[in-house]
Amino acid sequence: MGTTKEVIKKAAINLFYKKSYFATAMSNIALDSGIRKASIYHHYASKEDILFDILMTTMEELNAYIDSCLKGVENIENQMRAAIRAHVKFHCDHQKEVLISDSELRGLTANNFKSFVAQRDAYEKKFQDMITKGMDQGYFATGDAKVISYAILTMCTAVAHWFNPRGRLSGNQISTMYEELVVSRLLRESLPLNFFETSVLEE
Amino acid sequence: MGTTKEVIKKAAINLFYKKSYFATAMSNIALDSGIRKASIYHHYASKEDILFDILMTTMEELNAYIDSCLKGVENIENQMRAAIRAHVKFHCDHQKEVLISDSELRGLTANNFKSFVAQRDAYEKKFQDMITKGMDQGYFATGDAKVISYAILTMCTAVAHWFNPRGRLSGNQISTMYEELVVSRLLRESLPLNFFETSVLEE
DNA sequence: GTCTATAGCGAGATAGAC
DNA sequence: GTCTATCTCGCTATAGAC
Repeated sequence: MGTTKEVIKKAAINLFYKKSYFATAMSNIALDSGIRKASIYHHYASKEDILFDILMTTMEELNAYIDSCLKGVENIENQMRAAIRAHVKFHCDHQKEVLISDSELRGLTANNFKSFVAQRDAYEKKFQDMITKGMDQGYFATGDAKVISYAILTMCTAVAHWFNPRGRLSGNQISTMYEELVVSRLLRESLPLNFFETSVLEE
Repeated sequence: MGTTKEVIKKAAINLFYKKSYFATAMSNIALDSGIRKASIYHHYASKEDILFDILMTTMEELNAYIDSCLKGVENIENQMRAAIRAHVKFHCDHQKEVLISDSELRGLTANNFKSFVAQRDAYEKKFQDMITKGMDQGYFATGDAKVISYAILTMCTAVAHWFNPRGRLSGNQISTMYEELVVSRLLRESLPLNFFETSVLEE
């Protein structure tokens, strides 16, 4: 069950996920936590403080998780494989938290928003650097590294939108599928990705 | 400028996008529309009614747009190209509306939710049918059609998250890039997509 | 550390004049 | 069709007893 603070946090995660942050009242969180709403303020300074706690710890855990998964992995293809695998797995295992991270940032005031975005940017940079490096070293097909990294990251993040923990496929199975899907597309022997320069543009 | 109802709708789209649905007050919408909040109720029965109007017309326009883009297109590769292109283009051109469609469904009561999801399911079925057909007819690499269709659709939808109308790339340029990215991956001569059956599963 | 009670405010929606 | 005025409600947060 955990400490009272953990119980409150867990209740908030479920409610923010189900009803959204702004539609969730402190009284809802209190009810699901088995306490009165005034008691929440002993553990958290405000409603936003709960949201910030959820968002920051999720982002920190994600950064720590991918670092641990990349530790000791040597060549760039295997690094990319490990990174995609870690990203998808984490998004299946922390589905509610990452969906909140995706849609409730508008609930943060300026300073908290900055802190969160700094963590998120550091995370995304790891992918962009990996892709750029793979292209520069000739292991990946060349192309617009920014767009490619957006395409890959958003596709993998979106797994959290449709993944069903009680469904046909496990998180490990899906992460295996995405790992192959992304890496097989990026590898040099596949078609070039720099289609853009050779396309007929309409405008 | 349009009718008062259109002005209200446009103000609501901007606010729901910027602040979220639940964080937006009728007084905010009224202020941005240049009227008093009571006047809104002459045009809309409730706040949810505004949200529902935005969501439904967006989904209907999306369905109509893709149908018009697919009209007369014959072979499956070109259909897939046209569909991806249409989807990405629409998500660049109606960025705010589709982001609201992605994150504010929890603001709908049961019946309105059902109506919206019916439209959305009809839309997504077009992609799934196209992918299944392409696989069955041997034009696309085989694989888990459901997961592939999720991967493709979510990747293309997410363009709305990062597209910048005043940025380096136009909507047409991005839709060209995604068209190539998806279709070149699906085509038969590329690597097989049924990696799943041949993977070593951990569980 | 949790409670009851409540302050202080702003929300969605309605009534009825013009 | 828009206005002013207001109803009713529930919100975040605080005070202070235990």
